[in-house]
Amino acid sequence: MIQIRDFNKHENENVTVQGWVTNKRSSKGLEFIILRDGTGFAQCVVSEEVVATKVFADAKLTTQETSVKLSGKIVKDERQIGGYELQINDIEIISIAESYPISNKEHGVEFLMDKRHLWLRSKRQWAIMQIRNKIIFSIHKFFQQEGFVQADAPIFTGNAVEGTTTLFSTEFYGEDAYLSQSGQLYGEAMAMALGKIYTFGPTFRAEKSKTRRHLSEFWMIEPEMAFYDLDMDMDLIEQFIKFVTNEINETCKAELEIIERDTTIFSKIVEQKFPRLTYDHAVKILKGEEKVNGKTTIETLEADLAEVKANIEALNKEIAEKEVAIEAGVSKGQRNFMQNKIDTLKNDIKDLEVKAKNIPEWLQSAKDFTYGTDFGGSDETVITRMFDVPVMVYNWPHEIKAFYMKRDAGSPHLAKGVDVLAPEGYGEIVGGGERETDLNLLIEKINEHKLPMSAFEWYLDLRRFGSVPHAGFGLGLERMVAWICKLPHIRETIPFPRMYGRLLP
RNA sequence: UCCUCCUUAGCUCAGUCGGUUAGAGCACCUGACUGUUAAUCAGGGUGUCCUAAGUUCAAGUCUUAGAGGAGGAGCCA
Repeated sequence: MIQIRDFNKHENENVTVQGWVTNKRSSKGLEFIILRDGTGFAQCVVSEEVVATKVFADAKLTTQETSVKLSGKIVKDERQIGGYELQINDIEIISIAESYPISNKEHGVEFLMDKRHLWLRSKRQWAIMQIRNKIIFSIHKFFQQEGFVQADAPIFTGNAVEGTTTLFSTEFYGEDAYLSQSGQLYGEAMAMALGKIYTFGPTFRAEKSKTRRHLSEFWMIEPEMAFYDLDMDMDLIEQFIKFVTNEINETCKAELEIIERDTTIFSKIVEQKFPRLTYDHAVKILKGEEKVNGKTTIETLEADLAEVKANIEALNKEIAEKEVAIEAGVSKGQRNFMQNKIDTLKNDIKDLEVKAKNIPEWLQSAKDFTYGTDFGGSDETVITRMFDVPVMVYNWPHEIKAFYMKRDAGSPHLAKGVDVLAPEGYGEIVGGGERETDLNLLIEKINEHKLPMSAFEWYLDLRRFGSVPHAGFGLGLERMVAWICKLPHIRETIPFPRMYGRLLP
């Protein structure tokens, strides 16, 4: 028994594979079965001339998602996705599938989410899960190579890190408890014991967010390093993102091709230095007061808008031409094809029109930006639009950052935090910074944030007993997957997403 | 919590100014074709128009309320 992944090692050999029929095409005397086995997809051909009558009849019986065991010879064929196909001489049906709900055609989001347990079988979802796995693996690889120890934070916690409103509350042997929204504080404790650590675990946020960027349950990686300052932290983040991007680019070529990811950006990320902007600097760029590569945000976005409008016009023209052609009379097949194409173009226009409507709003919001506040989603899009690679924004007004962020000794109104904004409109994928070491400042901050001091006594101990400079960051795994795969929505980055209104399947 | 949009066949959607019997593609079935890549071609029928109330001679279409969904704001990774 071999796997589709290993077809290239068995050219011209007779082998047996088992899997599921994911699609089937037929022609006189020929059946083309596209088989999937979890490791890949391969075309398997049954020829009536070659096989026993029973074998050909069985091949005809198979339906989409029928499980089968196939025997035959592996033959090189450049036209196939993996480069090989199986010429079948025997078939054993394991279980005939009843009418399968997910066809090879278009489906809506709600339908597919309700069928998520089956949707995962489709090629695109398979590729995304393979990439997710490789991302997880390369994250571990990077930190382990760099001498980090994986050390996990608890999931049940007795206190909120940054206020209680966003947590899922539960009960722990009669006491009020919450599901962890971050392992940050525990990470600091573990770094004081082990030097350099990283946590890798689930995180829970109870915000009723319904957006393409939010999950209620997601996986977060939080490294924490003793004797690190903000600059060292930023160096590490950049090195880390470059490493993971490069690993995926090199080891997931087939998967990236299936999801049609434009990979030219990956080499730029590996080669170019990530811009590091202070918050003040980022605000100037955002408001169009400073040029990047000779252009302001205003000029760039106005050019984008003109391009979008030109695209809409071009698509409308294409639709009109096709409609004229249909009026004039064409064969039924051509008419269907054109009608389908028109529908696709109309959807494209809808997307572009949303964009055309958004751009002026983004510009206005950028111009009106108030210094001292946090960037909104559109502000992040505008800033990252100016660069090809992730952008690091550091030295934030301390009021908008968490209580544990270190104040800048030179400019006390600033906190030494850093946000990494991914390009292509994906926004914040990493948030981190250097941690406050001054015991009195921390106490002051905990009071300011109205957090219960008793719950933080253990945390303050870290400053009482051999306090050292330290820093770390948090990476949202699903946001990383979404960006690497350039997915329109975070719900496709995790096998069974949990979000507001979605608890099943 | 707030704003905008959506709900019509198994799926994706169209349905004009409120007007006759509710439309298409796909899926499915039958047939044709010896190499298909979402194969193609011919034929075959499918409806609680989300629910309730209202306006009207007449409601898929208009009004109100409700349910479900999508996108966004806030918040964040």
